[in-house]
Amino acid sequence: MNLKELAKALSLSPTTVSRALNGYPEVSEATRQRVMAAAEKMNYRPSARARSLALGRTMSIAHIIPLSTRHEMVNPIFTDFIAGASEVYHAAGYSMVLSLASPEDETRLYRDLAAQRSVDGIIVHAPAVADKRIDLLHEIDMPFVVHGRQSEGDTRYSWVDVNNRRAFERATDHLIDLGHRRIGLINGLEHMDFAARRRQGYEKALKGRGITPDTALMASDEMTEMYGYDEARRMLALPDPATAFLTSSMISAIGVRRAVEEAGMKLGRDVSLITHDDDLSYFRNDQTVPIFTAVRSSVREAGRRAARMLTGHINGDVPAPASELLEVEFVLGQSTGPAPQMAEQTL
Amino acid sequence: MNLKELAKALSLSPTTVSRALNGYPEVSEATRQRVMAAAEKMNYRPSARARSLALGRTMSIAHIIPLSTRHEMVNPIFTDFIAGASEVYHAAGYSMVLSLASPEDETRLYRDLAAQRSVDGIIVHAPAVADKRIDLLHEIDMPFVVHGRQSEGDTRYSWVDVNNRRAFERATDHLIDLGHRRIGLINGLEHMDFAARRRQGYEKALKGRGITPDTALMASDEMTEMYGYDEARRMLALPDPATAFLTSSMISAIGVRRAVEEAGMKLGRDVSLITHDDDLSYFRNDQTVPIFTAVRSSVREAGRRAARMLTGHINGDVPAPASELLEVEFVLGQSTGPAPQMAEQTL
DNA sequence: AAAAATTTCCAAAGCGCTTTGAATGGCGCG
DNA sequence: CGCGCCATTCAAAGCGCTTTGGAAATTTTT
Repeated sequence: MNLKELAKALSLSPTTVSRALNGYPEVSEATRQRVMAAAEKMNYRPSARARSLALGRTMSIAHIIPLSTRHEMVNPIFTDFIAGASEVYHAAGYSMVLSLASPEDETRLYRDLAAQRSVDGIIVHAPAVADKRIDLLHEIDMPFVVHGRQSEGDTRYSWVDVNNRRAFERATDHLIDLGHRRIGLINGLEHMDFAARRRQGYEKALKGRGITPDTALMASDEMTEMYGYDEARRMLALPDPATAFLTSSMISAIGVRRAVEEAGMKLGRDVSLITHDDDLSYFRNDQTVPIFTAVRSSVREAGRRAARMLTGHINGDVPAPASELLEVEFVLGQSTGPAPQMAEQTL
Repeated sequence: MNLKELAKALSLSPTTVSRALNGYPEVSEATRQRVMAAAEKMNYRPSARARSLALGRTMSIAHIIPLSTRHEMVNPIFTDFIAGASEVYHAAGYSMVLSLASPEDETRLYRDLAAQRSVDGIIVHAPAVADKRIDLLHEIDMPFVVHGRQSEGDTRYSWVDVNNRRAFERATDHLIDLGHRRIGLINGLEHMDFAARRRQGYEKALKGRGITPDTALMASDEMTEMYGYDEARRMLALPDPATAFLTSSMISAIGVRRAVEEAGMKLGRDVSLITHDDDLSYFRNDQTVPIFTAVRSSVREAGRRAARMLTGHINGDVPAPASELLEVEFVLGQSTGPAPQMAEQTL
């Protein structure tokens, strides 16, 4: 069933039918009703391809999510981010096209999308500290919004980000307040901007309280459970061991907990832990007393906001370089407590 | 830059340029080279929309992932499934469009996709025991592959699935062999086909060894960490408590571990646990001695296979109702051990 | 009742590609 | 030298929609 057939069935011209369906005023209310009814009954939907060819817009948005180089991993936060974005697209009539790209063919992919004009806009995920994609996207003149920021280079682009530096500064401060001096940072890959900023916040807080950052207490890698476990084990076995940890994801935090318990200790009593919590649907950390003390920010909400910003750019409602900085919520849970106050020394 | 402009720049007709680019034989090798070079230099890519309008194929495939009704969750296994599928699409020149749909608007969404012809095929995720989408897809005559199966209704459709029943039967058998009699099943939502089959396997194994299934030892819900924790706690507090658990996901397994350790016991010594392991990239369970004893099947591989099957259907290489049943790998880890042999009674 | 102004509808062009059917040129052959 | 035969190239139609510029029908004005 296409426009022409529908028009014929109604003894009208395609022009009139098209206008009736798209709400133009040049068509009488009576025929509009007639057309709408027939379209509904005959289950007619305009062909998306033809429509977008005629209109010059595709009503679709690309999400390009980078595959982590080493292990071809894809971060589970994307599901929630995408779920949030999807709500907005759905409401606004957009559809979402997803590409996973390894760093090698990323550039090519962006150029293809631009040249083919197969999407109206792009959401950029997981920016590096200095991300070449941002310049590229400006060059190819495609509306885009970055989930995160870059610290170096161009600043004239749109982004939605969490205040990562502030979040980790607060978390570190809190641990210091509790008396901890040996605080391990189990961070994400630090060429990624979010991880670099978290590290900065961590170091700033330490220095602000007269503690010299110790490289033995800092780790940076893909945020898996095993990584959290391995690093926690290592830092607990140090001559001057860690008494507290900061992790960049709940998943690594779970690994830390495993290491702590395997060592016969208890989280919140013997060892403290604060994690960044993206509020993922399968990992809710929101019991009456949350499992982990955390700095929390909903990645799903970030998805919603990024999508709103981008659709706003596309239809001209939101002027081009916009930004939103989300502050984290500090959540006091069961995984923190006062540092084991010189326990050994008093013995 | 479009075809016409490129043709003009080359002093050729659009026809010839199109043929040169698409490898037709009616164009001399010399001009083909010339065209290709120019296209490359001028960064020309054919417009996907125009192309698909002319060809009647969109070169894109929809993944419709259901939002869990109650909590709007999206299962993290999708990231890995999609990563697998994406590899195949990428190689075959397809792109992937993603829709998250709540059960209410799912039917509408499928009909829209079909009527608009905006995709060439569909991957159906998370089928229910009797899934209305399968009949619907037959009705609208759209190539599709189901990730999973339905137990009731039509059987003439293509699917890729894990042998869930066999997997849980084996896992249960193993626990019984270790002397466990009180085995808790912490399952997914049992209106989902995969969960229903796992339960069947579990019950079959129990009955095969003369153990009557006890409803107090069975739970069915969204497979979150908290759910695993809550149910394990409950089952451990029973008058005749569970000594072993089966979980349908690593995430719930982590919750079980938390409950066990909080109760002052140790996994693999006091309480046993076997989990289904989808081999998610952020939750690798593959140390020299895996954390959890598990029945493992890579969901990423399932994604690859489903994608291959569907693209095969679309281009006619693979005849229509095809299927692949993947067997799980049994992985012996640290979370299982002999049942605490009548420990209390010998006291 | 004729002229003017609206309302309502339509034919045709165009979006950028592919593809059918026809035309052009170069070649060997008798 | 003129014929037919390939090898190349092209003009034009079509994919299904929107939209411009009119035309026809209806209503309002004088």
